[in-house]
Amino acid sequence: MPIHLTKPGFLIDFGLTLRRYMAFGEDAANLFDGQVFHKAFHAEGGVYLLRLSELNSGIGMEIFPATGSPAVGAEAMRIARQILGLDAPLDDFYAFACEHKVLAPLAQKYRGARPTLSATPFEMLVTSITAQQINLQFAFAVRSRMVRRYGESLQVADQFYHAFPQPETLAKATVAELRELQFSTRKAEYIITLSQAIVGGGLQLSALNDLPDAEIANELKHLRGIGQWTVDWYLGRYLGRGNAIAAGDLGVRKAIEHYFFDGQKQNEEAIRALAAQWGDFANLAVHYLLMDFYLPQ
DNA sequence: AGCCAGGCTCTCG
DNA sequence: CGAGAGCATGGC
Repeated sequence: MPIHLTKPGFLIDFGLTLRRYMAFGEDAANLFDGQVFHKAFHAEGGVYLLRLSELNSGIGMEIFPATGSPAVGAEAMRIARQILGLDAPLDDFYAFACEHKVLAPLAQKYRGARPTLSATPFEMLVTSITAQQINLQFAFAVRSRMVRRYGESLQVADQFYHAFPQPETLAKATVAELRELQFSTRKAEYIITLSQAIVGGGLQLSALNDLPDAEIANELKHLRGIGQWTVDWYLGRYLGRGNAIAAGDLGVRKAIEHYFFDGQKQNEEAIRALAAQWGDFANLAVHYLLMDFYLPQ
């Protein structure tokens, strides 16, 4: 018996919102086949499966195995809100974009596309680290290998699902093991030391959630392997901060050069200056620009 | 073979 | 600080 996550009339295009999870190859921790989304997750010391699908009356959520635990239900709900970007101010963004020469047509074309957010801060950071300086197709493939190798699994209806690995598990991994999955030595070190920092108690990522951007950046940049680019995506794609923009990102830069500078090369400062005009809609604006530039309908 | 792919660290002036 | 070199790995 699915739980309804949205009321009838709630603005969301399920397929467009989740398309990112199948656009660069498989994401083993976030499975989407075009119709149904599956994600295994940890809660109450166990592993459960979240299933999202579109019903006539809204988006439906189911949890396997069935449980009456309020804590598990609450965690599933939290993750679903992240994955579907339910808290993004889409209506406000459209009101803002409707007079904009570039954004208005995109807002119309991809109406209902919500910015999917990462389920947990750890998954976000590890995902970003894996994607540094390599093409996304390869990044997805390597990361999926890691998920299958280290992520706890559960079986539902004849199928196995892997949760994103926990820091406790990756803290015990070795550089040599990760190298076998085609991580570079550097990235293997980053992931292991990040995991150890969390397990050791020195780093409480969720404690950063309500801090100002600059303080979060300050904390995260102390960690090896985490620079401005990774922080920007963390603010944008985990915390969903409206003003966030990864101005140094190659994809963002190319998309913005294409739509706003006639394809002329721009530096990071120019990108940041342009996005500053969008204020708290920069994150959504970039989301729509990237969608049209890299994943056109 | 050589360049590119949604960077980061370290060094040096 | 800010620029620049070096690093690492697979795909084309």
